[in-house]
Amino acid sequence: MDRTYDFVKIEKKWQKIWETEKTFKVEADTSRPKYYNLEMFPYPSGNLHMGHVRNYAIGDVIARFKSMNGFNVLHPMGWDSFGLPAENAAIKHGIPPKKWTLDNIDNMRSQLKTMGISYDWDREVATCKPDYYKFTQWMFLQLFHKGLAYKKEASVNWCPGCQTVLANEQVVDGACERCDSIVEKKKLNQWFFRITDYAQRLLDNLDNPALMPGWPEKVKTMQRNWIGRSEGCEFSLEIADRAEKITVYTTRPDTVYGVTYMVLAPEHPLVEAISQGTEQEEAVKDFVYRMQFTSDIARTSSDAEKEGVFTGAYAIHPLTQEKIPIWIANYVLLDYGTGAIMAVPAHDQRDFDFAQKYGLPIQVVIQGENTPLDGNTLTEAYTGDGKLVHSANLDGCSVEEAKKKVTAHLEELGIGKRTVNFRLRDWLISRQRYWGAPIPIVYCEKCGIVPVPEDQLPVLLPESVSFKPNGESPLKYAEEFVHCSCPNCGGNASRETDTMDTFVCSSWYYMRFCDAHNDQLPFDKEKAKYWMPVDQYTGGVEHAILHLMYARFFNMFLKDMGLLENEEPFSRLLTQGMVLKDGTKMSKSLGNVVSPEEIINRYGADTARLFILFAAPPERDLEWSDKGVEGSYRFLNRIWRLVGECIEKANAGTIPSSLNEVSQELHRKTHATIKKVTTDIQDRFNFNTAISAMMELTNTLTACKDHKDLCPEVLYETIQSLLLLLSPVTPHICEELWQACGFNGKISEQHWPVWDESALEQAEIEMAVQISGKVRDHMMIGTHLSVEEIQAAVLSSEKIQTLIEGKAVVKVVVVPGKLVNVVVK
RNA sequence: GCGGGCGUGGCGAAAUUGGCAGACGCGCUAGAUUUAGGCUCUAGUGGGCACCCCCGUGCAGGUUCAACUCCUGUCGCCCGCACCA
Repeated sequence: MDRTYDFVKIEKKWQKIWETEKTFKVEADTSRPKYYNLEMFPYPSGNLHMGHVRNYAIGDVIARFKSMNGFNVLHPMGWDSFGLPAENAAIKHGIPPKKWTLDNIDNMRSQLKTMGISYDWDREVATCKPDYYKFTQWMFLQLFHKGLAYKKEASVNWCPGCQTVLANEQVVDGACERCDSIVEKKKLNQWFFRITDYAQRLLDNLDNPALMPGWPEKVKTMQRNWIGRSEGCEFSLEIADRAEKITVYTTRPDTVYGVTYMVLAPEHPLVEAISQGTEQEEAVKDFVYRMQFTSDIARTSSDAEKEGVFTGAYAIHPLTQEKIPIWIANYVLLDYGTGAIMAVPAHDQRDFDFAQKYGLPIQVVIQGENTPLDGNTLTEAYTGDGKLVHSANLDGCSVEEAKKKVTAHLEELGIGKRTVNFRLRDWLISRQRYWGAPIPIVYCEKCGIVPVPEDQLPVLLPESVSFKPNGESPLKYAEEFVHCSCPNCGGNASRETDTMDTFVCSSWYYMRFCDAHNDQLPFDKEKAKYWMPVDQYTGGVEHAILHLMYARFFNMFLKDMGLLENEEPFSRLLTQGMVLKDGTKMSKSLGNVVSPEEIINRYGADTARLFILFAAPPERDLEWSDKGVEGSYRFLNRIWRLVGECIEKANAGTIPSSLNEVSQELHRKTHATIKKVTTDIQDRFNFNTAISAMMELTNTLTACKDHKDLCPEVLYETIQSLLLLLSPVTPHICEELWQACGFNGKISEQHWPVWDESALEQAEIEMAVQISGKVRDHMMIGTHLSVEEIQAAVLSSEKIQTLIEGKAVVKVVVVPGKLVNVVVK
């Protein structure tokens, strides 16, 4: 065996062996339990960053651990390879998006391979390749046929930087999540997926422990908030001297007697009609016009000043028949609820602010327990519980009672009904971009919107296109792409030139891995039945809403189609923390980026993996430390030397039943370590404490390795166990040492070690002795002793006798194996 | 404003069911080896103190024989959502 740890040679050697022997290739095998372990696939930006290294190191430990524990592990990798950066490269540097993307994939694949991750590379997919996007288009068609993909004219988010529309989820603080341009509103005819049909199911499953047992509460909460379910009541009001009616939505029907005005969104279709001919007509027009040019952030941020204008029209209160003025205001949104509200300033802060500003009356209808409220002196809306007042026959009711009674009454009158509202909107999937999967739709002069027949898929992206410097999609100008014949009538037709949001592509890739080369179907039903759902999914929390909700929607839809049996795609989710340097996220602009390539070249992949897993638990942010990396490198060097020194003295064979003290201690420590590492990885994913336990075992081994009485069989057992335990974390060095020790086969194909509970038993154990809760002594106590015997042993000890002299023993608490507390007075 | 999370040495962290706070690592100190440096090895390392001992998990209380852990209040930081009626 080499004296020095030559990681370059070792890592290359084993990466080649794993590749040529296809060590990690798997097939569905119903006779074996499966484990589908997946890490979020990367966008091929060109280079691996530390976040990737962390993500894939975590995933690889889980995959290797499960594999050694007898599972048939599916661990695939692919590329989320459509998207705007490729197109920007084309505009800026004239490199075709396809070439740019595939080159990046090649580079990142080879970088990934230097990490030594246990992927089944035969299942690799890239979403930008026709054999993949053919089925992304197929998915679109299925949704279309079920009425879940539809086109509508809508006011949508337009990013002037990216020259495309965006989904609601891609707008962050009124700006494009990708390029930070301020998002504008545009009325466009766009394709949507009807994800709102699944809102209730997406919500309910979050609380079903059988479906999503291993999801962090944080992510589930974020999804709940995004779906935003609220229960309330919808009812209509007549407009004085007009035929039209206004429908409002409220979650507080109990406060209906407190309504003092109404508000419509400025874009509400009734605004123009009801203000026409009134003296307010001009003011309304001005306000509506101004709102058109007010950006969404300005309008919807909570610190925005509320403003509005009276329409000149009145509604009739359905219960009191009073006339109530109708206003329009910036704080009411057209696309939530009905775009119109009943305003109850006494019990809603927004209405209160507005009423104060415009001098509208405030009528209290809920009285809290203590101080009587008065609309004239109120300083903020009262939103608490209480009894109804000033509400006709409802007076004295509780809020809950009143909600039910009012809703029932409005239902009886035939003007209202109980309703549920969601904040979730349908998913806008059209993108006016080139580098994406074309939407498989044709517009025919005679037949209208015609889906491309399945047997004509894929609709290929044309490659010879020219990119416009203004960022407009070149697809619109690709004549040979746009012009086509109608699949229905054969007449003149043109293709849809929008492509799909890349989140569509990534919503089903985990299914494709089950059967990556199927050219007839996205995947074989039986294969998916075996592999799905993903047992463990690991990735960044930035996907908590977008990707993870879209993917859940796709999975449900495919289940409803009968292609899948699992209701949810991901049973367990691990959201790993960020990798920081100097307390902040690594970024080029800050110049604090540490390149994985450099670290791997300098210390090897095993060191990089070890450090990143040891430095922090996976969910937490990790502070990068160059010194810490060196520490990890030192540890591997130590293991290398230690195994080299010890293996000569070690001997295979049965461990004698009676062992001398030093051998007994090492034997016990070895089994305690197996137990600790196994439970830390299996139950908690706490790789950091698992690694620290292995370091402790290494320390123990170092201390006793040269002892003349050390039993060679115990030494053998320790070395073998240590290598097995360490192998998921640092696979290369462990393979090499395993082979150098002359052990059988490859370490990646061995069984995980099992601890022997009886080896953990000790004749006596050190217990802490407390006097009134303060530790005063430590005593070796036989583990076979009863509570009474322990108590007697402690009280008769000389030291304790001296310490409690002159005091009365009130009580003695014995926690076997841990401590004894003598309470004195 | 609402929701989720966090707060422990000089630093990254550990303490899994209420049971010895600081495992493991980094850094630091001293020593051994070495011509020297590096590597490696040994010992030490929360604060105060010569010692006994005292103090110590953001802060203030509480429950308990015993609290980083449970309860009440409070401060600070991070993340998500945010005029959603």
